[in-house]
Amino acid sequence: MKYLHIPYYLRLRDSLAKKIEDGSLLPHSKLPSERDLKDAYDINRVTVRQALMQLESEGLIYRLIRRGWYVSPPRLFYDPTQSISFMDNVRAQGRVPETVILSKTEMAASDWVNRTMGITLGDPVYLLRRRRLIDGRAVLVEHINVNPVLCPGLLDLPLECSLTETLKEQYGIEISRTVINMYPAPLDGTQAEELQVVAGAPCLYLTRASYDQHDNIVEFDQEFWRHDVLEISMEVKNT
Amino acid sequence: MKYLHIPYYLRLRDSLAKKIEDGSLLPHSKLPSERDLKDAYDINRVTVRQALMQLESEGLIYRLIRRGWYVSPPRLFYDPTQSISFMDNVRAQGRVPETVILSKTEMAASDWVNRTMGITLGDPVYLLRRRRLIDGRAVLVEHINVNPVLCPGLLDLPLECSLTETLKEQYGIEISRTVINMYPAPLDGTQAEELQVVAGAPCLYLTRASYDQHDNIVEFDQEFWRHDVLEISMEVKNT
DNA sequence: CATAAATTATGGTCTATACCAGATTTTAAA
DNA sequence: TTTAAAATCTGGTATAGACCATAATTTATG
Repeated sequence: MKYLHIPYYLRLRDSLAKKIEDGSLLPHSKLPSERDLKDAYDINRVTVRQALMQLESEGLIYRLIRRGWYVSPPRLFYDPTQSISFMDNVRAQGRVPETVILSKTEMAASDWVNRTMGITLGDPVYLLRRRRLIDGRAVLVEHINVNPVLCPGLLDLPLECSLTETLKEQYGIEISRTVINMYPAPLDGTQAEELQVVAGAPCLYLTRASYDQHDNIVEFDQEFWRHDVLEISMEVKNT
Repeated sequence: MKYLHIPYYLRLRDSLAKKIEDGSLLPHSKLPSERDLKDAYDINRVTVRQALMQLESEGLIYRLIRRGWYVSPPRLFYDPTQSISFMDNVRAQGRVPETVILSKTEMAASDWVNRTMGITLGDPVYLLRRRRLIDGRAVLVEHINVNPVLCPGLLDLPLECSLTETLKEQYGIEISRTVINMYPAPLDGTQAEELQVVAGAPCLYLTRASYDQHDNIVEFDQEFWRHDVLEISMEVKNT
């Protein structure tokens, strides 16, 4: 029978996780400061940080830079096989969505855009960057590349809402299929700042290529989700 | 113009990431020891560990407990909307799969099994636990719960292969639909050990409920994937 | 030569401390 | 009372070092 020593940092992790689980620490509530935890548990602050970072990596808590640690809200269900918009999906789950336009520009297609969307190198491409919030908390930064040939003047339209709807109503474009890829990746400086997290923080990186009824690639999205936000959920029928 | 100081740990991260990217550090190759890196870069070992853990969280490297740090292989594409088996999927991507049966038992249905699969509390349920490896590296631990009423004697059959195939060939069971959920979670002691990672290490936790042609729930899988293994990929057609 | 014991290597955990940069609160001045 | 300045708080980064437990290598013994 092996002697089972539980590291202090995992004990603190467990202790805090229990409070979160039993509801004594509610979503978005602030945790005691690192120094307070250090005193309360009589362990070193580095050990406290280890526990906090463990909980963070599990998605149970999140940090605001130099402003404390907070309990994460429940994950948002997201079904990639359904075409519900961010706004509608969030609302359907009793949460409050919000969208902030970070920038909208017409740029010259880079090598990457060329390879990804087939737009001729140097030709114009629209880049829309948005931040999405749930209950006031930034959870997603989107980089949306759109082919202007298929929807000229798009950037002059209101862009806080569902782009899919806009493409349909204003341009008669129906998205017939999408190709989605996702994996965990780090946030670089810019997106990290826009999500108010530390550079290098983990995100769920999701790309979505959207094709119209003629199988033209209309839109290529890069989505940088905070890693603690989503629970992917889907039903697959075998035919 | 703000002065941009890059933390030492991120500099080391970047330096190592570059070597991985440009191919001078190949998949599964061993990195220099922490103490060697400390000396080579003239920084503290804790700072080295911070860099290594950053790379680990990004999925670029993995650790073997007390045996060093290694470069991660490329991610495996996994399409949850297709019903290809682990073995076939891995092979199709030029990798070598392997399966190890950890245990197979007939147990009494717990509260959780009752809620999840509708099996009466205390009634028998098969639990099959397997470890899956890619190129000799453990990447997944599966807990597969199966309803014995629908496939009596299953545990006496060879279980290294695709369970879906076995259910079909031996019992005439066709999986008509599956419900899949996935989110990042920590590995607890047992699964961590079975994957040879530290307790609390992040995994992609995936559940799959499989229903037969009569909409009976036949099987409920819990899958604990190392977090650095998969790239989820899918094509969705809008009908 | 094979096996066992001893030594070294390696990552894992923990303490102590210091300094930094930005956020927040308190205090002082207008 | 409001605004600005100073002090404090908070997480972020880094050093130094110690000890631990297990894995790997080397040495000693039969």
